[in-house]
Amino acid sequence: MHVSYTEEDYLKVICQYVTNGTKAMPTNAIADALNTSAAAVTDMLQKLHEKDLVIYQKYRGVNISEKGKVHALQVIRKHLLWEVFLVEKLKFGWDEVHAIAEQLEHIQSSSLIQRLDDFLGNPSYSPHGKAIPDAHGAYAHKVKSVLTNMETGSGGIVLAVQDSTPPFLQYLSKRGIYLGAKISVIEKIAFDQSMDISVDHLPKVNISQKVSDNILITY
Amino acid sequence: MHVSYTEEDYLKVICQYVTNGTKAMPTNAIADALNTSAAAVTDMLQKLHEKDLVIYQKYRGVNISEKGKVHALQVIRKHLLWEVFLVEKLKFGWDEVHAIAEQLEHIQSSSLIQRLDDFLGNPSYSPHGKAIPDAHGAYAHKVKSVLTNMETGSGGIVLAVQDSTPPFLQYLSKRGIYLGAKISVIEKIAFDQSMDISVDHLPKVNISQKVSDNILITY
DNA sequence: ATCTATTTTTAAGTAAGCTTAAAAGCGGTA
DNA sequence: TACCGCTTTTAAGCTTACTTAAAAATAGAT
Repeated sequence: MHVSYTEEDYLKVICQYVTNGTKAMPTNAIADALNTSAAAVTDMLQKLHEKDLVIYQKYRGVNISEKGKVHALQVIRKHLLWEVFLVEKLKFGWDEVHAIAEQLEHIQSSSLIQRLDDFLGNPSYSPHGKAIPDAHGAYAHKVKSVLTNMETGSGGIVLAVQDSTPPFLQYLSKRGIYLGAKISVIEKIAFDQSMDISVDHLPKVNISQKVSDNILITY
Repeated sequence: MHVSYTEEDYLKVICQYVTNGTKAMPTNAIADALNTSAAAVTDMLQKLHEKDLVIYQKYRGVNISEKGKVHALQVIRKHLLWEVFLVEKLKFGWDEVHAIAEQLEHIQSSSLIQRLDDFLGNPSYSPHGKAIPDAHGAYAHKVKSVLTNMETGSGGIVLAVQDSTPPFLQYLSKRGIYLGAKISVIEKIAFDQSMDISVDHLPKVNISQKVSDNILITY
């Protein structure tokens, strides 16, 4: 099935939005991200839903489907690999490459991207420090530790959760914790094993051991 | 003024056709080259003529304008530089790169193409042996010799003519000789200084010294 | 010089993706 | 629970580039 240049842009922003949290992406957020009108977004979401690339219900925002995620991650992979090429090989500044990579990410050729990946030494991170998904959409993230075991003052990125039931995810969301969030351990409270942490430099929150046991941190 | 991806494709095939000879390009030839209908071509030619990118008269075929040529040569330059990149750096076979370069040639960023050119060592020829125009649309061709002075059995490419009056150009055209044509010297006839040559492996033709004096050959 | 086959253009209609304006739905407040 | 403001969807219409079918122009043969 063919996915157009424009459809790829929609999939990319939706994928990035919904994997940083559990909420569906609102129509207006897409319109803002793509500099287009809400009406155009609604049209496109209906089309993408027909193609099973997103999960969309009227007035309920949109989520990426498994099929859409596979496609979006490949576009993101291409974008980031081209950024590495532009910075490492062509000596662009890291701040100049985004607009060019926006174009290059739509070039269609799986052998091209394979060879480019090898040419660049199979990098795991872009010049901006973003993790690059591999050819199967997986990230090379290594687990540093369970949040519970981290020391006061140390920090890291939320890689995954071990409990992915909706109540837990909703709890995390309420606390501002999402995949990719930056967490630092402010204080570990001995008497109940809870900890105070800060998320993205926001005011500190307290989480119980039951919660921290289920959060995996990476570098 | 913006030139779309599709318009660039039209300019490219028209430029390549009309610089290999003096004839205007017929509508059907474009339709064949771009796998589209003659009606679509007519539409587009009228639009490109409005933009002064081509010179078009109904039923008379089309020629590239100076403005169109400048643009087309940059697209061709980008195509050929990307081909060099794909073969030299990514180790593609020379026969695999055309389709990918067709996409890459439309990426818009002058600094990208400058840096790519430098990264590749400012090549003058593509992996297929085609000359690459420089940033100003000029070719790095060096004159090998005047056709008259070439030896029996040797060959080369028509680079330029020293007499560019219409009667001479029409004569060349009638003999199948055009810029870029491959010529080999079959026999030099001593008594009148004429020579038998073959053009693109077609049956030999005889040309007088007055003619061969005006044809410049390159490698 | 005319006729015919081919090429080219016009005309009408399609699809993707966009626009603006109006209608409809949603959620928070009273 | 009814209202109000904001978000979202529908509706109508635009542009680009395409299609097919029919009309017009050209070029070559008689």
